[in-house]
Parts: sequence; C-alpha cells; structure tokens
Amino acid sequence: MYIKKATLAIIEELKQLYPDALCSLDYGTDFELLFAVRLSAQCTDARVNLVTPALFARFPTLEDYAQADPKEVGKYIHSCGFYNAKAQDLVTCAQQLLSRHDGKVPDTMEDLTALAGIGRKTANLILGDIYKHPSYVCDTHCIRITGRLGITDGSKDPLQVERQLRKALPPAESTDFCHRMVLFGRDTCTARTAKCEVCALRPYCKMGKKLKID
DNA sequence: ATCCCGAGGG
DNA sequence: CCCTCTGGAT
Repeated sequence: MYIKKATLAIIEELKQLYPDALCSLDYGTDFELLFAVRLSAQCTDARVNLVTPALFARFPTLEDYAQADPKEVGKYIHSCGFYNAKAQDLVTCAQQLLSRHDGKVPDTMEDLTALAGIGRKTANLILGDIYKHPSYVCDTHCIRITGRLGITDGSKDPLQVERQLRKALPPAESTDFCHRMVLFGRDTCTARTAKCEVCALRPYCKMGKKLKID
C-alpha cells in the first residue's frame, strides 16, 4: 500500500502540533463516550462537556437511562440542540445495549450502527478509541480539511471521504489523524476563514498555496 | 447568516 | 439526492 510523501509529511507535522491526539469529550465509561458522541452532533464538544457531568451523575448506569423518561433526559441536554431526538436515542440505545449486548458497547460497525442514534461517524470513533481498530472518523472537520489539503478529492459525502482516506492513510495512523483533524480544525483550519497565514501545513496545501502571503 | 467531531427518514 | 431535528456561538 503506497502512501504519498506529502501525506506522510502532513502526518508528521500534525504529530508535532498535537502530540496527544485525544478525543476532547469528557467521559468515564465506554457507554458514556458513546452517549457523549451522540450528543456532539451539530454541537461543540465544549458544550457537550458542559452538560454531561450533571447528566452522568443523574443517570449513572444503563438501567437508569433505560427506565428514564426521555423528557427528563432532554432537560439535561437541552443546550446541545436536537434534544428530543437525542434524549429518545439515549433511552432507546440503553435498552438495546442491555437487551442485545449484555450492557456492553459492541465492537463491530454493524452492531454499533444498528443502535438508536449511532451512525457511521460515531461508530468509527468508538471502534478507534475504545477498541483500537483503525478508524476513519469523517466528521465536518475531517471532511473539510482533508479536502483542502488534497488528501481527498473534495467530496463532502462521508462514505466517499472514508473510502478515500482508507487508501490515503496508513491504517495504524488513521484514528489519531482524525482526532488531530478536529483539533487542527478548531484552532487553525477553521470553516469560515482558515488561518492560512499561520498554518504549519501551508506548504502541503492547495488552498494555502493559492493565497500569496509575504 | 453560518457553523458546531450527525443521524434518520423520505 | 433531499429534508428535518435545535440551541449556542461568532
């Protein structure tokens, strides 16, 4: 499997920038990570981290969610947006984890995406962070930045991007790479006005080369 | 007005 | 492919 030199250079540069490629969501147990990721849909991680301490304290176990009134769960997560759907998903997902998986978070894409509210992006994150499988977390940051860098062809379709990243990245680097995309996307390669003038990846980036700085 | 580590349904 | 779900930050 051939990996482009530019891609390897980008990977190394990102390691320098972010030695710890950590998920920025706060959680204790495996299912709490699963739930925090569900809550993070169209919401900042910082916002999720603001509500999860009270949520996790009120509902410590899967049984607590499984028996909960979605209305009450919704109150704890209101500020994250999509709170009706998310609250119902946590309750249903907890019931499914208990009935289908003995209360354990499953370790296959098929089982994970069969759970309420768990799509491919969340499943990939769980496979990478909990089970240490090669994973391709194609969220808004990863899709935007790999497109700008020319690692992908610019497609916005998560499945397309995932297929392209599967060929473009060394599998052992994939999970950390995706986490670093998020960190990099928050502080440098931002959506609206990317800070190309201070970007360490500008030499490798089509978008950065276009603008004439200095 | 646009974006935030999306998912599900038509 | 499209649409809806939703609040908060910039």
